[in-house]
Amino acid sequence: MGRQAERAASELDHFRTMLQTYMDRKGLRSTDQRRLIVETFFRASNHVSIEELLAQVREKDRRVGYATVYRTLKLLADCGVANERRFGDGLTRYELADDTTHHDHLICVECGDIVEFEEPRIEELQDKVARRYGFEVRSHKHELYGSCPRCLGKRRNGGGN
Amino acid sequence: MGRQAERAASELDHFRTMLQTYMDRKGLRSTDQRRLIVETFFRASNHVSIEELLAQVREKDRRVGYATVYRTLKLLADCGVANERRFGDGLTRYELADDTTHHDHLICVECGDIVEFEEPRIEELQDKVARRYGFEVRSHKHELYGSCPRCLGKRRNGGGN
DNA sequence: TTGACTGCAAATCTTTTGCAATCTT
DNA sequence: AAGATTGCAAAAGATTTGCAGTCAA
Repeated sequence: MGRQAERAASELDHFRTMLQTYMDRKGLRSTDQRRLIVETFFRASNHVSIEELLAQVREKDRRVGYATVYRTLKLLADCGVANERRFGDGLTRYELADDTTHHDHLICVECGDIVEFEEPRIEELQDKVARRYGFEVRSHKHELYGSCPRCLGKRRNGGGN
Repeated sequence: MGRQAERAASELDHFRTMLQTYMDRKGLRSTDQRRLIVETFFRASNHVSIEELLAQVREKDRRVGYATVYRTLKLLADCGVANERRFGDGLTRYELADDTTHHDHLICVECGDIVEFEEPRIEELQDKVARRYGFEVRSHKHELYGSCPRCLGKRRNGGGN
């Protein structure tokens, strides 16, 4: 079920307000599909792909189209509720744009599991590096690819390879 | 012309040997196109895209096909001579797999410039994080997105927006 | 001669877009 | 009623693949 399922309602309300404000300002409309997709996204595990989200959405309403999910997630990204992420498997994934926790990712190349981590000291060094090169950093991506403990364990016990 | 142009011949020879060994082992063949593409890649600026490389290759031989460049770069990646990298602009770029210098990237979101940086202390912290989560890290990606000094300067002097 | 390699075009795969019909406001 | 939204299908953009002809070993 992932971390997003555990988020406090108040936190989600903050995102709902952000979205609402943005839609009001732009004169956008609230439709059944949009509400369903957004709420499904809030309940989904973190780092959902469009495919995964569409599947979950269709459990509630089989008629929702691919493009609508794409457009709605773009909307969420535009208004700052979601972040697009690409982890090199050719798919775009989305996560809640939780600015309060700056996290990065550990990705298991065997089972595809994604774990988040935080390390403020890395962020500090990062800023120093940027300053050293005269860059003004807006965002960053820090991903560690390897094998998770579970897959390492399986390999040691189970198969010989 | 980028860093690759400045590399010592001996260093490139190392890569040529790696490739040769791999091809021998797999029974692969050395063709005009392959040699041309590989040598062009060695001379190209770092982080070339397929398109860019193909253009440079076609300056020497107009008949080389798209697919051959793709296949040859995949080959270079397979034998460990090149690394694939995706910086989020939808294109796959390739760089020499120089293990001796662990570098990461600063990417200007305005002009697309890519600068490499090294920061051993970040690498250390990274390893600690991985250990903390029981991961065995095989590779990583650390990218800082923002504005380069040149674009920052332009904005201050030139246009107001 | 064998079978790897090439160039082309067609196929994939993910994401985007045009459009007529349908909803929001 | 105006115009935003939807679902579909078609388009787009990057990469991969099938195939017949070509070439390396």
